[in-house]
Amino acid sequence: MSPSVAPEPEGMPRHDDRRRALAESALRTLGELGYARASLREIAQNSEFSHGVVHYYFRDKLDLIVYCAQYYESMCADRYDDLVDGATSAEGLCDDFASRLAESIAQDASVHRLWYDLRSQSMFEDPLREAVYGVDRTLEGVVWRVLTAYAELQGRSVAVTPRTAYGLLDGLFQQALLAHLAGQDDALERLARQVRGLLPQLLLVDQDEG
Amino acid sequence: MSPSVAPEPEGMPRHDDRRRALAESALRTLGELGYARASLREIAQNSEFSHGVVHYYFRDKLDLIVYCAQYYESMCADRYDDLVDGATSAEGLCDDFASRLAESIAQDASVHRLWYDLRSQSMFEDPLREAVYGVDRTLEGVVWRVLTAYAELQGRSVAVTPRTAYGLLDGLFQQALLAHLAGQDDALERLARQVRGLLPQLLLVDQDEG
DNA sequence: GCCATTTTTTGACACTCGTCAAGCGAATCG
DNA sequence: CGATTCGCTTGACGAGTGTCAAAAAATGGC
Repeated sequence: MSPSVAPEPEGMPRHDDRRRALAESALRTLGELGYARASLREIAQNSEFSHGVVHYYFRDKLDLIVYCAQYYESMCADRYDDLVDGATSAEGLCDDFASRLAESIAQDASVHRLWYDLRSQSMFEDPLREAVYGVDRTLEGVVWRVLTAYAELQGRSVAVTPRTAYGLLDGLFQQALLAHLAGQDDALERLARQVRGLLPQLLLVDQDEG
Repeated sequence: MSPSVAPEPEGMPRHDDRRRALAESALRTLGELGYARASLREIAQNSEFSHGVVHYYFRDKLDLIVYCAQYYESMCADRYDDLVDGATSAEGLCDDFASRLAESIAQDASVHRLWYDLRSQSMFEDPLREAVYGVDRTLEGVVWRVLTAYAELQGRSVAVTPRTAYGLLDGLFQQALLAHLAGQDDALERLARQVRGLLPQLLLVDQDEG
């Protein structure tokens, strides 16, 4: 009877609004300080609430962090769909994808470094593992959607698995993020160049080969 | 004089031995708990010393962490040189390299996850940035040495920059480490397969092309 | 064997953390 | 209008942290 914990559709819109608002504040603070040094007090202080309210909407700190990860996941889920839909040529899609990856670092570097922080934490804390896994698979899907669209525009097929494609791109992305945060100005254009060079390599040289 | 284990001939052999011993204990504890939850007391407890001794040999916690990073760096520096030296065929080198990367995860997963943890932390804490940068460039050099040897055995040349090669491989490695720690049994052989597929792609199709 | 120096232990300090209980204003409802 | 929940604030508790000073032990030269 008590619609307390998870009343998604109609139940308590207020409750979920607050959770989202807290998650946004938390993402800001976490992105600035990192997982290790972002306390609940600091998170609440950067919001319009006091520090006790967190335990009213979240069971504990990890519950909040996991919620933040899922919120971040929902942000990334369809971030590149417009690129795919509006693509006219393979080379154009490749360029746009490379550019937007770089833009994403320029605009949201803090959120991205938080993501890598949380993923590292998930190697030590089991409760985080599941949430991180979900984000990873979502991002893998995003990359895969771009890549298959790119392949189709080329009239060729993809030569690697979704996981491999994501792993390769993620490695370059993380490297670029690190360099960008270290103040290397050419980090972003280098990333774009790397991606433009990588994408063609991920396709089979001819349509009928295995 | 005292023929200690250390390669440091003069200066203060005792002092540096203790620093190394503490760094090894710290690496064990840090690899188990992560940067955020590994306290100096816990680190000292896993060593043969008490918790106060850390501040006798290190200025503060960050000083110890940085020293650990450099110690880790020295461990990795020539880890794959024997592969390069003993390689007879390109395909053999490729296979050996892929296998050893997988073995490295199987045997030293804790140290590797600590490395990714520290690298993430370096995006938030400036004092770590420099040390992480050094390790990154060292690993880049290790990868590059293998790759150029592989190219030479093929009679071809490398098509990517050292940075790109390292970024790509690191992405796959990190992904495999994450999957391995999550209990996916096929993570390591998948990594080996990915690497065997990637290396040939990093070479120019023909010797004289640009 | 004694003294000076180095090395190690111990205990404490100031601080921050997550968590929770108690209280309070406002809204809801019978 | 009074009672009762809800939303949120406040203040406190205990545990844990990095750091350091003082004591204690070990070391080495004379």
